[in-house]
Amino acid sequence: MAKYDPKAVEAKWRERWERDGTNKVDLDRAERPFYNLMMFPYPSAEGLHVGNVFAFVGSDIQGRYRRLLGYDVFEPLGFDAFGMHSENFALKRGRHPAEMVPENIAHFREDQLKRIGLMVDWSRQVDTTVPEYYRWTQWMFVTLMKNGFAYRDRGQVNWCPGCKTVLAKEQVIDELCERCSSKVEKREMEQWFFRTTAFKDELLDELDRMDWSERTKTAQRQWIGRSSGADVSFRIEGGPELRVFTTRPDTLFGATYMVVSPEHPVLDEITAPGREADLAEYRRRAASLSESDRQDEKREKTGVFTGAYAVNPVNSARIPVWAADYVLMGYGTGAIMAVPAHDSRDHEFARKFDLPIVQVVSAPPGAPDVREEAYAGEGKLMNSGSFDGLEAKSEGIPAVVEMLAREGKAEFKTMYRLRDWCVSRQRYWGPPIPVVYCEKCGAVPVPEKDLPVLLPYIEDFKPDGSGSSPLKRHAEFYNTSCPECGGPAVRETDVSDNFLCSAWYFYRYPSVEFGDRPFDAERTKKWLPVDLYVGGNEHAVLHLLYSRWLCKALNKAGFLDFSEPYRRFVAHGIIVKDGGKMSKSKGNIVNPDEYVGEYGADAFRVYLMFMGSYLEGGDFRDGGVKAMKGFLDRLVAACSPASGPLDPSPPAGAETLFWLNSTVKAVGHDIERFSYNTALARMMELVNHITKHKIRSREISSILARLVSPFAPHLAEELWESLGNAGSVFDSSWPAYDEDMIRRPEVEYVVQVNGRVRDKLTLAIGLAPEEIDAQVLASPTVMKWIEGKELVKKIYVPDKLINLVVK
RNA sequence: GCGAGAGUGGCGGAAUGGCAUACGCACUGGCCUUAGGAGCCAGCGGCCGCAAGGCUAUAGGGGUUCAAGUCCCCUCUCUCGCACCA
Repeated sequence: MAKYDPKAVEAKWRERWERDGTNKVDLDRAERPFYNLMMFPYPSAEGLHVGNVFAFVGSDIQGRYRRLLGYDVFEPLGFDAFGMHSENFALKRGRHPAEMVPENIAHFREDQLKRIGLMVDWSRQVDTTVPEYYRWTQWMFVTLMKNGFAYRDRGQVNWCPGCKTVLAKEQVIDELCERCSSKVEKREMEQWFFRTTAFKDELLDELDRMDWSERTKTAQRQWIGRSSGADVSFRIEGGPELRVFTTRPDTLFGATYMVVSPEHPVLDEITAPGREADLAEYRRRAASLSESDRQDEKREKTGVFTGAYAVNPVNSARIPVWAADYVLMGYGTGAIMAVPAHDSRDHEFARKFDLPIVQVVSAPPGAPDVREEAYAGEGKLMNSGSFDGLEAKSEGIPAVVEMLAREGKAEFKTMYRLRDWCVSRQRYWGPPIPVVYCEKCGAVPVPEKDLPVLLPYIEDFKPDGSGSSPLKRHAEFYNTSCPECGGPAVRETDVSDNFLCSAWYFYRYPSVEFGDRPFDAERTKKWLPVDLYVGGNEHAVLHLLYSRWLCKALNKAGFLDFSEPYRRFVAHGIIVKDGGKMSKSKGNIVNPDEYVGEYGADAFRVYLMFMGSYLEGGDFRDGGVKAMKGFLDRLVAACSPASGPLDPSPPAGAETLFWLNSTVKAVGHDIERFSYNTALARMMELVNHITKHKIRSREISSILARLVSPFAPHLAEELWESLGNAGSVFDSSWPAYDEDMIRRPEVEYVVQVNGRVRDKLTLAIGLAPEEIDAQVLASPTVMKWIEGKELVKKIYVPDKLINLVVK
């Protein structure tokens, strides 16, 4: 090929791919299906972010590589365009999201995504905001409802008094409203919930067997937050039983007081006469505190004595009951037994209010006194009656619980942090929740034949402060008739959480043409679960957990025959600029279009993959893209017939064959482990080698075109064509390598004396130790170091190294 | 606080327990050029040395090993996740 002009080359191949349908795969005839999924973007008005490009290119490389290996690769992409982002941005611009979103999508796809050369079949694009899509999002809701996975309950929402609206959790930053910086309050409202807790154990246990990064798994484990312990009942003098959850029932003898959450209803029953005013005051103050204030660890503990006493079931000790906001109503039973000697929070509280601290687990010598600091480690029980001497956790826990269980005062219990998923959003820009409320029939799901419930185009989509969706103001939407009894009814006016749209989108891609079902059974059987899912770890919990959960629910309901949606998930890293996060305020946002325009998409792709680790993230430097353009220029110059005739016979030199074969091996291996930077470094070495030795080889050129094709697809196509090949390079195959060529007849032995490199000898491979010795001992350099010393030991590493140990 | 990951030249970063610093950037010198924000060649961790060579160096300290950036223990620093979760 002639002088490499990325602009012309890339435009040419963009058109060619589109014309020939190069990126399409026959979904029904594919014999070796490989579903290569990347997390679909939210099409922001700001345009594609360099982080998106980084993520997509890394995924695209896998898709293209797999295709060259002979797989039928399906690589779709779409747009996640419902939600707060779009709605708020439209509000800010004084425009309507229904107008802005299609514009943004068109810009993303036509001007940006198509330019970076992804192997995407755009005929299968998904857009979550079109009725053809959200009809099935609503179908998911209805299906979940019919199968007992959805229910209605009161729940807390974030309320912004400034904007007079409900905010999503993501819009609340440090307890302040993202838009007006007012302090966000909690409000109780009727909400729809999905029973994510129905599969809490499956969601947790299956993680152990999953091919995900440890980082991602840990995030999910923490979110589900399973902990095992016991429920213990304490009797309150003259009052009811008070149940607590504890992970350390072995420390019961050290429980010197109890604490209940200020929201706990039992307070109304147990507060002693004369204490009511203090309690009421404390509870009012606690209610007014924001969650972050309340959970601020640096904040001093507060609390108030209820005047009530409880009886410790193990030793009948009379212990006071306090109310304090360090105990949360939302976890466990909302009440705890406090063991200040062995829990740092209880310890802090006990010190502040001068409550007794009783040590019941022996600490190792040298540990601080429990009056100074709580001891949470291992040890033997003490001050615990007949349990003294037992190993606290391993022996004490079962012994204490079993004793109390016989009296019906305790049972083993497992606690979770995971909560059911609140899916109601009192906003406009989302799929209306497909439910009708009838006085006679209650909450009725909209029949499938009536889906979708269309989101009406309304001008006043701004939230008004009523706490309801703007849709509630529209009688023509709001008023309807009951699908069951035909009587007057009203529609649910909330829309569903954006995460519902994205929890199932990958089922839709292979089935987009089916207008009468969310996903086709045959297609799903063939293409799912997803073979490889690549995306950001910021979705480690919410999106990935919700989509796993939905898969299990659909499986239980009989719609899927598998229960995990992704065979493999790989989290890519985050790009920073000059060592820091990119942000508008720092003004260090990288605009991909500028680089693509100046150096070409291929150079930009190659730079993003070269600048650092794909899995850990990298540091974007301005000069880098240009340097990669230089590499591509050198590659073209070394490989192209236009820069001089290529030798048609295979390269002859053993050294060149070694480089060629070891590069092919290493590049494939590196792509498989997502080590793109080293794969590129290997290719650079090969290019350097053939440039330096002025090797002009058709075979090497053809191999290099294929090696670089996942990274620089346009350039690879051009090079491939210029070498006289018909058709796309992606319809060829990944080059093979010959292991024999990687084995050289002679290798450089490292000779160490006492572990330090003293000489290097070129020796034939496969030499016996005696033969090596003869050569090594003949070296004057080596002799200098062992002369006059006693040779104690010789270590041989075949074809690599010999270490002489001398004294 | 708990959990996960990381710390290597001026910079981005390489190294299945076996030659630390691959590859690239920046820099320095040279060639070519009317010119260079182009191209090519060479050098490039630190210290000593004309050189040959030697010593030293992977956050700090200890250990295992013939051999440690890599494995183990302690300390420090940074990033991410969870966080008054009993």
